[in-house]
Amino acid sequence: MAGNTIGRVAQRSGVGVETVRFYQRRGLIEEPQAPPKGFREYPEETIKRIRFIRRAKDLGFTLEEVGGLLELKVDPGQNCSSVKAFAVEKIALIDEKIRSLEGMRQQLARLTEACDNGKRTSDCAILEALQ
Amino acid sequence: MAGNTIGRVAQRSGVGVETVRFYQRRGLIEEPQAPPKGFREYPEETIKRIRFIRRAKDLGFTLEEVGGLLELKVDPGQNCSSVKAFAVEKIALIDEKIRSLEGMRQQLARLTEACDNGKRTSDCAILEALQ
DNA sequence: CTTGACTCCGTACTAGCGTACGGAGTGTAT
DNA sequence: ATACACTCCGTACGCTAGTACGGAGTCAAG
Repeated sequence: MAGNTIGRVAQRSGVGVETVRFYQRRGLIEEPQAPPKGFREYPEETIKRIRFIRRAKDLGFTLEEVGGLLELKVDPGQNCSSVKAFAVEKIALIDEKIRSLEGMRQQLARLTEACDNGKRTSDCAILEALQ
Repeated sequence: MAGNTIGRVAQRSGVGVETVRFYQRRGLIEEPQAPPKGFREYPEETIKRIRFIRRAKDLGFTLEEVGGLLELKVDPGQNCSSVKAFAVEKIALIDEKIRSLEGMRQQLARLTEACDNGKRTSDCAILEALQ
């Protein structure tokens, strides 16, 4: 097997075989038509595409959003501004998540400060605050 | 029906009926034994407990962790330090999430800066960076 | 020519947190 | 007494991003 079988594709792009299949089912990568007998062979393109998916995912894009990105990429009529808009929106979402986490953090921090280790749980400031 | 039926409990604690049942199944609240005929009645305690669960959940605890908190609360042999330890650990987790989000944010911000709206997607800095 | 590794394919399962459905029984207001 | 709302109960489904399984076919090496 000279070419890229699914296993090789998986290995070279740093994911599992099942993940490659999964991306196919999701329509994120194309599945080469099955030969009448034998194993599928994947073009180099597929490996690049999977790497792209991974990187975008690491930046916080969902697979669905990655699908959108991928389409923009292919469509020659589009220009960069759609991509940028996508990213800007994502930044706003991330900011929101961060704010929410910071809120939690602050509350928890205040509670632990109020918490005197010696007390019994019946007097625990944390539990009382939740009450 | 003078007492708290499941619907009233749900309403008063700000969740859906199905959620109350779900918490029962998860063992987070006790289910009053079913009368031979008719509807269950819930003690006030249950409503407090659900509110506790909600608040803890809003602070980022999973339901499983809430279960732990609830047990600590009941166990008279425990003291406040177990609860505090729980909270401290949670804070560390939250910090980690925040850091990771900030990393993403920074990368995306840099990409959008590099992105010139006029360019075609074939030259898009964002897409290239993912490539 | 046999062995072992890999592929094919569909389906089911994971975590976390609920939500929805359907048919039968029950409570209450008019 | 009848309509309508509510409860009971089990089971199935929703999301996201995969992971696991199992039997049959195929490929490459010794």
